[in-house]
Amino acid sequence: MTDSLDTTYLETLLGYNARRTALTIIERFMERMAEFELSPVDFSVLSLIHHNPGVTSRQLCKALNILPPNMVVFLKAFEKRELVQRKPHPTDGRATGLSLTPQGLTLMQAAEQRAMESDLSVAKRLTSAEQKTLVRLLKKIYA
Amino acid sequence: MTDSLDTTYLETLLGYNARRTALTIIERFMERMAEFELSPVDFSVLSLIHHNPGVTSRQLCKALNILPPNMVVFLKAFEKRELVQRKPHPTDGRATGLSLTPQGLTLMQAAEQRAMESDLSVAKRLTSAEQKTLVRLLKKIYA
DNA sequence: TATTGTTATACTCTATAACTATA
DNA sequence: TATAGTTATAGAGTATAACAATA
Repeated sequence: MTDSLDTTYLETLLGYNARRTALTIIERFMERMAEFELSPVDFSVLSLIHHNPGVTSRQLCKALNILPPNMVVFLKAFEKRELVQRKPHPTDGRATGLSLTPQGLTLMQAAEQRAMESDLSVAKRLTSAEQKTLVRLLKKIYA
Repeated sequence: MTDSLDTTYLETLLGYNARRTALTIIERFMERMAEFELSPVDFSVLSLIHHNPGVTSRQLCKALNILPPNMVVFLKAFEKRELVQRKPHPTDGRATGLSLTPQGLTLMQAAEQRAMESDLSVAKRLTSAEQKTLVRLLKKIYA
């Protein structure tokens, strides 16, 4: 039985190529990030907290397209791991400001370094110029 | 409360950009394909059957990175909708050859046309040359 | 009246174990 | 023994409804 299928039509579609690429990159990312026990979404949330200390849960939801009830679960897990701490919001009594704990900061500094290495590894068949072009074209679609 | 977060770090990452792009494209695809009641995965499976009549379930699984137990569910639904038919495999008694029914063929001809329109719509801010470049660079990563 | 954060829950997608029949 | 297809089920990920506290 031959295993080679004709996939030429699917390969002309932007969505097919974008999804396969995203899945490939995410797979590599998860392998390299396993040591830190961070999923891609975990990493995104913690990275935004890292670079936006005092951010609220609702802001994270909007930026990452995550629904509030699901964000609660992530934040609870981060608190339990002592990566994130909550402080009362200075002006809004309903909200809480989120920031990394010292352990969280240490972890994220290492994780962000690892994320960049993962990018380099996955895109090593692209020249530096091609990588820049790729990111520019991707942003033109979703941003 | 300001809603604008600093996402500059995340936006340097290939995985973040690829995932956001894939989600954007898939969202548009689902809107435009709703009339046919086809999810992106439904479409991929049916399109491969369309262009590879006689293909087996296992071949589809390998080509699309879908696990066999999950493929069973898809194929059952397609049979119930009378889009796909099974025939005994000519040489392997364990396998079954899959092909589109006449209704399935009619549906997929329209759906593939619609998929190309969805691509044009989602990538309309890219020149034709940029689209080709984008697909070429994406393939370099996952293929 | 609207918004933040939360609980409980449902639904979809994906993954694992184990079976049958054929090779 | 290995593979194709299948069943049942478990686990993520994502979705909706409804609530208390605050704006």
